Amino acid sequence: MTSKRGPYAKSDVRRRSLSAAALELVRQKGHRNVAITQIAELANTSEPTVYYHFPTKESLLIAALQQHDEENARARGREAGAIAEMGSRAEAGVQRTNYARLYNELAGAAADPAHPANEFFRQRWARSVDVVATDIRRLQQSGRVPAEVKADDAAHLLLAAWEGLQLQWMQGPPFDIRALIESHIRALLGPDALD
Amino acid sequence: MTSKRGPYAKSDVRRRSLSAAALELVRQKGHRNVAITQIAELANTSEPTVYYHFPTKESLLIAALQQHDEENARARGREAGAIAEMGSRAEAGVQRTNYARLYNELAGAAADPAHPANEFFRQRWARSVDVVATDIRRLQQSGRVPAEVKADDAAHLLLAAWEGLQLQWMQGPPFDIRALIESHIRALLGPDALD
DNA sequence: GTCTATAGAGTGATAGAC
DNA sequence: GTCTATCACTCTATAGAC
Repeated sequence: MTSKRGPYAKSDVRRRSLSAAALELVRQKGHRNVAITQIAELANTSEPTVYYHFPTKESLLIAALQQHDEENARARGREAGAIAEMGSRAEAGVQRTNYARLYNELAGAAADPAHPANEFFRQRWARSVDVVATDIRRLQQSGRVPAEVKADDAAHLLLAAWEGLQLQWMQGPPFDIRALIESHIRALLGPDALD
Repeated sequence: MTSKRGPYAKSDVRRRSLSAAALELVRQKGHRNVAITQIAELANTSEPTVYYHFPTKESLLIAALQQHDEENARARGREAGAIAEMGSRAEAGVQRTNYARLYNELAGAAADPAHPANEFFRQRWARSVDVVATDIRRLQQSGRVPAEVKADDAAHLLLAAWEGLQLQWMQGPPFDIRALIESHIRALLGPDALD
């Protein structure tokens, strides 16, 4: 029986520097225009090393999405005001087109439970719904959203429309995504939700 | 100077039989488990013939999506009652999982304007918004939806949430997508919209 | 002394240059 | 229409952490 030793400490460091390099290059050039060799170069290592740590390019790109989420979570701290920020965040998100294209493509592919990004998106979605629903309940307690609104259902609908609109914005002719999302919030949560 | 002859009539027939075969196999097995050779076989032709008519597997899959839309358009005739059917159609759509997975993956990838499916999804979205907005105006004329509702904005939001919910439904634990969509319709269009 | 981590050299597939 | 560059990815061998 062979006893496994497990990864060394440097393995984690290497993985992080690779996903950071991948995210950086995806933002600059778009994931279809980034070669593994370039990611390896930016992380000061070689192509086979990338493939030692990540089985496929796709899995490295998934790690880059996680990296992006972690950066945002650190930058934002505890998330109150998720509702108030939805409009501006959608507007900002849609301008980071290269990142958003990667997100959209993987989100679509991840609808297959066998896809390696499925787990990532499941958890991400559950967390997002929770954050938004919590914010809705906070607004209900302060009286700015009617008590009869079902917080979980509303959070689900707000986020679904939010993602759907971002996808559509990128596919077609531009429209005022921020205004649309804010009118959506008022329609679902009442006129005072954004005051 | 070589005179171009243009496609024969049978070329169009062949393309249709290939996209129909592709759609059939995608529904049965999922697009990741379908080889071009199998599509060729079902359409009683050879793999090189497929690649003569379609440059890549992806382009054939896009044609399969178009085929699906055409079938539905024929089956439904003129679309009144688009709003009333949204819930049940989402429920049905999400059960055709193999088709829906192909749709989601291509829709995500098509967010890139350089993607070959971009034009298809642009047109599809414009048409969908138009159909739903027209139905909303119809409901406004019959007095079941308040006149102050902006039909185009509401159509945009309803469809965005509709697509977003289907994607989420496939990614994660199941929820009552039909009930959620119908409550969304009532929130945006008023309580009588589904009567 | 092992087992992890690394990179050199190469595969087949494919897209663009000439 | 052929040649070439580049892509994602792999094989194999060694350098080095434990």
